[in-house]
Amino acid sequence: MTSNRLDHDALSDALGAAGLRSTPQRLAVYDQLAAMDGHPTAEQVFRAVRPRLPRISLATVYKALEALTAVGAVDRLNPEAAGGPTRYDARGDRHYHFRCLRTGAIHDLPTQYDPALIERLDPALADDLRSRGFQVTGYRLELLGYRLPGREGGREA
Amino acid sequence: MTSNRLDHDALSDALGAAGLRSTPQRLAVYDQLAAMDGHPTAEQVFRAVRPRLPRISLATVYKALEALTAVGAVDRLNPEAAGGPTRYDARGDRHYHFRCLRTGAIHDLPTQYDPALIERLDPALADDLRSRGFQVTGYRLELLGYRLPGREGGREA
DNA sequence: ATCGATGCAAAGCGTTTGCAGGGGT
DNA sequence: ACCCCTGCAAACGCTTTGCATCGAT
Repeated sequence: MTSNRLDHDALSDALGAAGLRSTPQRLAVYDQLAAMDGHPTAEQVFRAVRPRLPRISLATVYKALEALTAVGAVDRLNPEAAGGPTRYDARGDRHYHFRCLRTGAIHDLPTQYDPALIERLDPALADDLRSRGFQVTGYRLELLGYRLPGREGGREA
Repeated sequence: MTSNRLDHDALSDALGAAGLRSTPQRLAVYDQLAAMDGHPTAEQVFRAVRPRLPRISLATVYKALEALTAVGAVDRLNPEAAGGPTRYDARGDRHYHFRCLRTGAIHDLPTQYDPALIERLDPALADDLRSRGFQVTGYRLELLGYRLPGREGGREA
């Protein structure tokens, strides 16, 4: 799940192209997120980078995650419950998620993102959307259900 | 978008079956939500029901929405941005959503929910999930993009 | 009489913001 | 010299919770 991980040069370029600066904090936050299993919260990333950057603040982590999200290096996963913390994903490749309705854990699914999904799914819908002025740039697919107990060995969110 | 709207008897039954009580507040919140265009926030539902139930509190609206969600009469839509308010959907039929990345508005898409979507999309994935102990009970598909300006006539969220 | 639901107020939590100081270009 | 970024603290917005009261069984 950490394939396509960006190196510092690529990340700096991406930030620069968006008018944002490459800083040690942003690089560290990205590295940390990419190195962590599952989909940590901002707080978890904060605690994990602290050993390396003892003076970093939680606000900076939030701002870094925002910048990284803005340049597409990081993906933001909606909280499953209102009030729950947002989870972040250092996405190399796009993929689907499975959300366990019992534990809230989010699992990556080894699936390719399909740019033509809407066409395949419902060609009439795709036409209808175009004619109604909707320009579709992507989608989010999340499978919901339950992971059977006794096999929690996977990477939890 | 208000097809399959539940009547009070059906709703009372559903609540009762879950060990929850049918109350005027819950019925009113449901009716109000089902009558509103788009996907209002808890606050918007609160303001809309107030004329009918002047003494209702925002907390009760939240609790009612939670109860209605628990019995499947209402669907909760994740906030697009962290910190943004959750939006609610009195779902009769399941459908997809289109989320405008510029305005955050959520539009209903006139599409049938396809219980066999995963099979159609990727049979190998479906097998893989089963073998790994994931029991899929549903999914959430959200199209992302931009609605071209000048045609905001639809029901906004 | 019991037990969940209501309504009010207050707390809680994740996130954002204001602002002074700092550092790279 | 400029401007963005950092870090701290305080503020913010949405949601939940504590608790006394209410109402239906």
